[in-house]
Amino acid sequence: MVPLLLDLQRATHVTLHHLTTVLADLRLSPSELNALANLAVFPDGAGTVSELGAAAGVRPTTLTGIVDRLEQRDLLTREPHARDRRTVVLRLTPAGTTAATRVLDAMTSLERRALSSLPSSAAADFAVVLQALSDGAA
Amino acid sequence: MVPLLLDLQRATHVTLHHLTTVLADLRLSPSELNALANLAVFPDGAGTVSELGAAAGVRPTTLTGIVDRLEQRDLLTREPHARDRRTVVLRLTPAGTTAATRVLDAMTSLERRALSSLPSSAAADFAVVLQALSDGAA
DNA sequence: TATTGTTATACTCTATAACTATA
DNA sequence: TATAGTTATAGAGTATAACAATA
Repeated sequence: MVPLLLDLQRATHVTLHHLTTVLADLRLSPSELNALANLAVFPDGAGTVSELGAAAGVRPTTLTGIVDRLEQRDLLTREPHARDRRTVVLRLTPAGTTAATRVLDAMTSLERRALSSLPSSAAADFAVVLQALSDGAA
Repeated sequence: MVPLLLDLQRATHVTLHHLTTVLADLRLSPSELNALANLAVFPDGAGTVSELGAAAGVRPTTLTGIVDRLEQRDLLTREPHARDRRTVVLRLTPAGTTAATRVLDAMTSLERRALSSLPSSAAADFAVVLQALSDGAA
């Protein structure tokens, strides 16, 4: 019996490789794609480093380098937070929004293709199990 | 609407971090845990580099370093293949089998906990979607 | 000619611990 | 004292291209 977590890890590797191939012209690493896409689903395409870390499952120390590169390429900006000066707000630039939209489109395109032959409830059920696994590991 | 792939990536990060924490005394990286566990579910705890790469969703070039370390720590051996001398057979040692068993146990333990409040069909349905996503990305 | 696995190189990801600034 | 984020360091993961051995 193969643990689900091994299937989970394989699926993550394979789908990330697919995305970087499809979006090769963006010249973004898997983690950079992930950060852009996560930021894009935040209200106004903006959120704090902590929030992005929680969404991506990545520690702030890892995000610093990723954010550095995205900032250098003008895909996002670092802004001061209105009420807490310790906090950094990351915000997609127009160019970042354009890139992130392509990432999200590539993701949903792959998902639609994969789910096309499955019951319409599959996606929601799948998300529930993912959440349960994340919660169980917390 | 958040793409499933973002949830997938977060769940992978979070569960891998959980496993490395729970199994900290093994002193194994996430990819080493993954390789050991995948090898453990092969017949006789043995398979070729290509087979392990296919199971883990990792390229042979990446496996070389991982296998090097596991071999140095006597958790697996590299053997010649009986009929194809280009091929390398990886085989868990007794110590590797012991470690891999702990990895598999930690994985199934987390899965049971996560799935305990969900319908009994959830695990199988989940695996089907993971497979569909992997196939769709191939 | 094609395939299996390794090597070389360069870059990215990650954990840990220490640090700054702010709360 | 605690928290948000960064820096420093060292090790691990990854892609690409080139390579040796074998098929």
